[in-house]
Amino acid sequence: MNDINRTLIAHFPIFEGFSAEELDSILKSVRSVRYASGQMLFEQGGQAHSFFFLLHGHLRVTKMTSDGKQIGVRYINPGEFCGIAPALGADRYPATAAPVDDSILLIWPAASWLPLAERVPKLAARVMQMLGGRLQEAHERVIELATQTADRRIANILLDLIEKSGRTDASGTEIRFPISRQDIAEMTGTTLHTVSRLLSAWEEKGIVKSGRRRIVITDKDALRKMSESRE
Amino acid sequence: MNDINRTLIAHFPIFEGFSAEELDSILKSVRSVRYASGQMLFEQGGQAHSFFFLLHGHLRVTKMTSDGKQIGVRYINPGEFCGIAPALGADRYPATAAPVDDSILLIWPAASWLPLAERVPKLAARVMQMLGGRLQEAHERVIELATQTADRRIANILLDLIEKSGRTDASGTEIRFPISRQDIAEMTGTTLHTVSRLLSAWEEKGIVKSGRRRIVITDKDALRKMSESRE
DNA sequence: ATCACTCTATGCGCAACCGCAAACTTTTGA
DNA sequence: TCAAAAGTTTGCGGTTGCGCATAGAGTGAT
Repeated sequence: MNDINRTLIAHFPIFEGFSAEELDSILKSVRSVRYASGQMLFEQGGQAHSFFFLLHGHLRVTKMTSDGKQIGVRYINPGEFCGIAPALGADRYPATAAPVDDSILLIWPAASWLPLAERVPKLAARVMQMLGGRLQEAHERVIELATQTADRRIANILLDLIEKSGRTDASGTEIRFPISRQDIAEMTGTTLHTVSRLLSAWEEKGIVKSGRRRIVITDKDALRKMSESRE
Repeated sequence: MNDINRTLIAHFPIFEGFSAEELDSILKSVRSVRYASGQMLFEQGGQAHSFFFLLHGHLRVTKMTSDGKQIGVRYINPGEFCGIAPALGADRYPATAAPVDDSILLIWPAASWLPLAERVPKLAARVMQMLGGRLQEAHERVIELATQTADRRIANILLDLIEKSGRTDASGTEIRFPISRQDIAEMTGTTLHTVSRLLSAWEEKGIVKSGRRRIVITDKDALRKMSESRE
């Protein structure tokens, strides 16, 4: 009935140090589903019926502003939990999540969180660490937005993206999933115009190469310098 | 040896539904300390030797930017935990905390977190909920900074502050602790000049009354309207 | 193969807001 | 009591980067 093997998840860092029994226990009431780009996992304000773990692909998490615009908050990479509102005692999702890729997820019903956390306290501890990390990141984003200029913020998010979801080859490091100028603009509090202009300028300098929803960083050091000091 | 009574903490919402035994268990290895404004609880990057619970007063949490400026991240009110890096598996504090008030805190040694979380799982769950809430808030700050104008952001933070730390009397709602224009500027990604100008303008309209490190909101509805639509 | 659609590029004007400067007020402390 | 320090107010000029418009290029559907 449940054909999900623990070897599917054992290698992810968040499960490092977990015993076979713990992993099996975690996979007890799980099922796996494939989502295609264009579908939606869950929507902001919707009943938090499930929580998720991303095995393959990439998710985009967005939030609605008070005036109705949808803006990107973060990307989820393989090996991350997502939609863990149930673990936080919330009965509604605080954001919307949608795949930008062909993605494969594990899905647990919300009700299974509490027993799961009791059965495998190590998991609860890890999720708590993950939350702490995300809180950290969010605070750093706040500080960036509050103190840095648009070009630095954009340089920073590109570095972030290739760090977490980059694939490096001879010509540079590419962001593994499709991402538009608009997407970057939203996450950095700028406009697609500014992003477009900057990427063009950086392309001329040989720092990036970019196409339609595709970005390759060819000179990471130059970009890092750009993110740290006025050009 | 340990003269800290559970009635000191029982009334705080985070301990709602806790049994006397659980509360006693929580207070097992705690001590209480009084801090005066001007001192410091812990510093960003310092060894995370303890975690804290604020009984009375107010703390200001700040972070260092990459170029060395100190900027305010949040305020802690009575009834909140603080410096819970140990619970998040971090061995260094990610921010600096200092009282802005005469403040009284409970202090646990870092090492007591794990046994405590095991003894009182309900506490771990509540702390996790709190983290979720803070993550939410941080994301909302990000969105605000990315999409709204300076005046709206300032209106928003004032509403936030009086909501969480306001004392209402006949003439309006006052922020309970001393806060300068500079402090507000840092938290909203503006400058003290902009804040000063706006507060002056709002004072003329009868929306706020403010003095040196003191702010009273006299017309909350007008401020709320200001935070929602262009003036 | 063609059309519709989405994403990208770039120019130009303008407003918001920062940066700097200088004066004023309140509080603290010797 | 007086001086020093900290916080606030206000003016003015200069940039940043947004808003808007328009054109072009790449992609997917029928």
